[in-house]
Amino acid sequence: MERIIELFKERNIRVTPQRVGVMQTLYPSQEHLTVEGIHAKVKPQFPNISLATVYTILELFKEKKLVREIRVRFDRSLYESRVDPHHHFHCTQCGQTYDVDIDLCPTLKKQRIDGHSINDFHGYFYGICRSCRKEKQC
Amino acid sequence: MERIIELFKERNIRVTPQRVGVMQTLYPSQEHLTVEGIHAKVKPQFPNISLATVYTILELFKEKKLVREIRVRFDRSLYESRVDPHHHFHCTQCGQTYDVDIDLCPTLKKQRIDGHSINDFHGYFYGICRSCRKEKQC
DNA sequence: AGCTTGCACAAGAATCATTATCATCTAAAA
DNA sequence: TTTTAGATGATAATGATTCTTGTGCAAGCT
Repeated sequence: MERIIELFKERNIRVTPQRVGVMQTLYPSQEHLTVEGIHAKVKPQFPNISLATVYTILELFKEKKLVREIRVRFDRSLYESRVDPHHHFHCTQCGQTYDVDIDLCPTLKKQRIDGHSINDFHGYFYGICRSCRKEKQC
Repeated sequence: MERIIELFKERNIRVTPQRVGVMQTLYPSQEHLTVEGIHAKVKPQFPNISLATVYTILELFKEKKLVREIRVRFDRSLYESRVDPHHHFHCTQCGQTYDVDIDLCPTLKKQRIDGHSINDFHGYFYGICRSCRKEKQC
């Protein structure tokens, strides 16, 4: 809570209860949440909060590098508060998303590829997750 | 044309003029097209073709591994006929998408990460493309 | 070449994520 | 406290994608 307000101030983000509430759903957990999911999580605390507000807040957080939007799923975005470089695995069976902490070696260090200047890189892995694989064996 | 019919037969895809038309917009070019774009391209040849039909056909092609859907842009999907492993660069300025033929080394060869079994991997790069960089310097 | 049959297509409606609008309200600087 | 730029909530709008259904056609079989 204190930490969140600190993060806002550092970035010149006006502190409002709704923004703190949204940030609390993502930080410091390492969950990946949909906008719907975030909305549902803050609803008990702010029964009137609008879905549009959640979208607006997330857009702001994204600009200020407080959260990252990931598009490992084709049908909707997920949000997470981990903003350091890492990648994602998406289970095509259960739909769960996992962090992937692998250094995709030399490429990441490059500033240029084919003359394009790289600002960001994101790797998406698809397959069957460990817990779905276990279930199958039963 | 002949090649496309061959590809269909190999995969037990019933040959229809619309399917051939859609495939011709993507093969053997290396363009990345939106569904709208594909629809616009086949329209002259099939003035009555429905957008829903294009979606259905692309879904089939994807299942049969004739095309790949890429989600380098968050707002809509792109389709391409290159199905061999490669990655994509998206220019955040002009919106253009480029192929990236880089081997993201050891990772790709792995079958497993953190116990998850990997079927597919896709790297997305974001930044300013070479032609946008040139323009800036003028 | 003419049946037959299951699948494909067109048209349009429906759905669902996301964005825009705007009137009201509030955080925080003076 | 007052002021005011900016934030929120309600709701409409947008735009991509999916669903539905009646009609039409590909291709295997006579």
